[in-house]
Amino acid sequence: MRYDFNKIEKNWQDYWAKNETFKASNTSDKPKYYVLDMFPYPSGAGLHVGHPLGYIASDIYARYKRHKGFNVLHPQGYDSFGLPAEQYAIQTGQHPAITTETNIATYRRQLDQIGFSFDWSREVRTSNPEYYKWTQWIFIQLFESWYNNNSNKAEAIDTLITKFTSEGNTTVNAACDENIEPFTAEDWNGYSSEKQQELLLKYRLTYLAETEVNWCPALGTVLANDEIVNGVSERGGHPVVRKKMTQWSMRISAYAERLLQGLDTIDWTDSLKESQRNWIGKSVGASVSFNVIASEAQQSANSEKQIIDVFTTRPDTIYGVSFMTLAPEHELVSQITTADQKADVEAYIEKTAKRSERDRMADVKTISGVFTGAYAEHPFSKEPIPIWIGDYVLASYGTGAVMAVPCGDQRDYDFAKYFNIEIPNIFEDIDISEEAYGSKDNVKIANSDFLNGMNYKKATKRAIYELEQIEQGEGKTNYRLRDAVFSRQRYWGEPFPVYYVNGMPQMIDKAHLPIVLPEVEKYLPTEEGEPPLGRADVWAWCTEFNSVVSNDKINNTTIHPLELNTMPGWAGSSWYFFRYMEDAANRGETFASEDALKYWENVDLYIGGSEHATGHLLYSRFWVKLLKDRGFVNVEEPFKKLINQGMILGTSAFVFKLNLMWQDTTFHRGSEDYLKDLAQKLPTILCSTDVYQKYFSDGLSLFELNEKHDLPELDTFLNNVDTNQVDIHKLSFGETMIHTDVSLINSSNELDIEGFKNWRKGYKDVSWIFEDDKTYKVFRDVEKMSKSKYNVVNPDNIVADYGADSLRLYEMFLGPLEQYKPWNTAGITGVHNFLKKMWKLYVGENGLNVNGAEPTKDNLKTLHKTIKKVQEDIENFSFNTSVSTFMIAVNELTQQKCTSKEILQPLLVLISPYAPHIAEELWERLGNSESISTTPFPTFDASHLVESSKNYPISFNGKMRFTIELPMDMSKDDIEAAVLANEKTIAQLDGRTPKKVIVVPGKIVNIVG
RNA sequence: GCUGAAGUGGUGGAAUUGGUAGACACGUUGGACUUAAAAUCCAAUGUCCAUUAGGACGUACGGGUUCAAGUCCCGUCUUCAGUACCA
Repeated sequence: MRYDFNKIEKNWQDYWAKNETFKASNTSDKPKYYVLDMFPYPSGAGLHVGHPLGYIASDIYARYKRHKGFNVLHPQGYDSFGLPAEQYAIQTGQHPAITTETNIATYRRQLDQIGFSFDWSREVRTSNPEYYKWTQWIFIQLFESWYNNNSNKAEAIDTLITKFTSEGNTTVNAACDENIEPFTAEDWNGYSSEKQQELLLKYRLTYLAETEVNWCPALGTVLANDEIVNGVSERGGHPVVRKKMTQWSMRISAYAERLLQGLDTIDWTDSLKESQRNWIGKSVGASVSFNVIASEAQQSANSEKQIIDVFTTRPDTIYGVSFMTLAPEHELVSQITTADQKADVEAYIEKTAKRSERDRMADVKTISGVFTGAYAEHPFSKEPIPIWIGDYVLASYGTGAVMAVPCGDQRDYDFAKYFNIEIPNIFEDIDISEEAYGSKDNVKIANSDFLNGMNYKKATKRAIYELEQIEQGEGKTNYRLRDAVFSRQRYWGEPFPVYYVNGMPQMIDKAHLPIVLPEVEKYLPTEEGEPPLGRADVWAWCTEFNSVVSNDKINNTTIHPLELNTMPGWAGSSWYFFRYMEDAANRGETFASEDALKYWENVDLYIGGSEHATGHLLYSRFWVKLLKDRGFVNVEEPFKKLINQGMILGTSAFVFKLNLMWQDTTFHRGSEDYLKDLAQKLPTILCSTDVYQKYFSDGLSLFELNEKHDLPELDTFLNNVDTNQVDIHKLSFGETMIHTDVSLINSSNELDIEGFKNWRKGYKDVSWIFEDDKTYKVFRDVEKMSKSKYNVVNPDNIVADYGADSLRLYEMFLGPLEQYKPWNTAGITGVHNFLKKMWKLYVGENGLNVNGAEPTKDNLKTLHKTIKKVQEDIENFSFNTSVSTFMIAVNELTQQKCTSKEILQPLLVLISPYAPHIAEELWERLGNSESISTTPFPTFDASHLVESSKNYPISFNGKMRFTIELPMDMSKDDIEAAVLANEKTIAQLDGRTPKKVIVVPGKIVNIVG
């Protein structure tokens, strides 16, 4: 009976589906365990072998936990809103919903054939109205919440209104817009409803405001900070500019501190936590107010006193301030600039405004700035301080202004040096003639009045105290984390449940959700520059009938326009893990029932790519905290443990195409143009890698190459070279590497020539230079898998040729889960042979090899060391080493000719998480009628591993020479005596007396001397 | 620049607390079976020297601690990832 993996795998996949083997229950006596993968965006290209890596790892863990007696939730779904489907729609007119549906079908087919233990009954799709109904609902919750800094949590907006009605806003300590005017209860009650709404918007956790956004003209939409990489859009790499627009924003900054603190409570990698910490960017220091010294003109005009607020992490260096720098965009710049400096300042502002974000980032070395002509007054010394503007100060961080302390900050130092500004030294015994002293350690403050002689810690405390005394500053913590822009000018996303009355946003009542995405003719922005939803004809809200109606009915009394933006990609993915908790049957009334949320709590193990470190993983945490504060869920963090799987890279294959190369000495006369022309005419010659590399290192010329090989085209070519112009013997060659489809390469890197000729029609009649054995060897290099590099490997082919179990084992066998590693299909024969060998251990020519034979000591030892190792490996997510362990176990048991059911049956349970199909098949053949999936994991018994003797390595000065078999229970002294008496030891010592003998019982003996 | 991860045969990688470096595979070479191929099985395979016995070297590089270092410490280099005039 041969191992017919295709048939076996199909059978068991059908069995699991039919019996709903992996359907999770929300009521169980078993402890719960929730294993989640980051759900995929269903792209048109389908899966390549890199995609399932994380899914296989999580599936192994989920299956292992079932064997360990847990009630496991292991769901899967699709993040199905997104740009590619929309762009396809723009090009073809195909509705994104149809494209998405087709792609999902492909994904599902591909996933199913790998044999995952997903509970598909709980599938979610973010683009389904019954799903995004709840995304809209959460948006409304955010709108109806404000963040109370006193209770340190979000509260219902009603509680804020109550406060305003009775106390005004002066006693409210909220995370809100800056510069909100103070008002009393009387004021509030006297305000118009519109004025009240306007004010409330400044407190809501999602708010509509004119903000400076990242506008991507090529994509026609705004982008969040995490969607921009190196100054260009993450998708497509298009330029991004700053632009003021009215947009929905999420007040994530309210949660900055809790997002930071929460990191200490979860089991994520340090690098990931560090990314989030950097993104949140907490810095502790002080805010300081500097009064601007009014010019004579201002004094006579009796204008208001101007104040520049700055944030500093070094209030202790306040006496080192010798100038101030404002961002060119700072609002005070135009007011304080003197008439003399006006022209220079305006020119500078114009110059910097023209530079894109990217240019500014690329060029951080150039120092530039302009003096405004104005001065500020030092809060303590009352000395005048010149005010400059410079683009090294960013408008978007802190207050957009800095107090420059050149002796303590390198950028201030460089600026001061460049513009010849004074650099006062306020550090005791520190030389600042070459560079600033940026460290806080090992230094005492000097020349600083009341701070003299203090260290950083003391001086900081005192400076803040003194600033507070004169009411010109206070201790302050600043965060880099900005509020997240939540509007996108796209079609294929969640519509907002929002309509506008006189320009003020109104929420549609929860009872009328979902607001379903309207139909449009085209998926482009309108001619007027409105988002695609501006093309919808039926996109107005009727407050009488609570329904979406035709736009012509808009009367601004009962029927109002709806929001035209849609939500960003991260909206639907910020809460999907809760949706899975509910049985599909009970998903009507809530996003997940209280019981389900209480039972499953949060995700125990989350596996996905590291590219979501600052986007999805931060936004999800934010939304979960909001939902917790408002009493909808019970957990503070969504993902207890998180693992990033590394990417699987492709092993690209290249053929070398020869091209012409020359040096100056190649010319006799004439011009280089002749050679360039000649280069065009060189016949196409493909040279095998090893041959090429040998020729290249030998420095062979083209002429010599022609002599070695019989290449008629090259011969003709060389005969036609004008030898008056060119020294033909000095004509050399180089190579152009041409990507070749990896499916044309065999395991020895040999190219399938006929296949290549058919694949690349342009290369049908080229000249070939082969190896001595008449093969063509390609050059290989590791790159990211991509269609354009022809190195994509489709799992469908692997499953057809070797089976899902082989694919699963091989993906794990490649290396540590978290590491980047290259795929090489050739290696799969290793694990495939292992499965065949394992099959043979159980099934012989004439039926089962397994019987009731009493297990031998060796059998038991092999089994139990395998149990121990595999269990440890799974718990450490070291899946690659367990695959080796299985190989060793099967090799040993084959060697031992083991037929004992007592050994071979538990072995199947160990392998079942990794290769579930073959495990189920053999399990059934051993006479079991139930699926192996919930069979208890075998228990490790250490007594089987106890050895009576040890093969001691004997080393001399740390170098192992030979081994001696000695009893385990031998004493240290006896071991020493036995080793020294051994003839090999005597021969090794050659008459010398050892200085010292180290004996580590059970480990090693080392003889020094 | 800063932060994090890493550097081991021809290749992917193993070595859990310092204790036999290179497990397990791929590839390569040789052999068996076969008319032949595939499949399967057996053997060898870190480098260098040596007919053998054996020896020297060897975990990016340079030092150090130790009876003993891939593993610990100090310094240097390289690669990858993230991030950046963050005041």
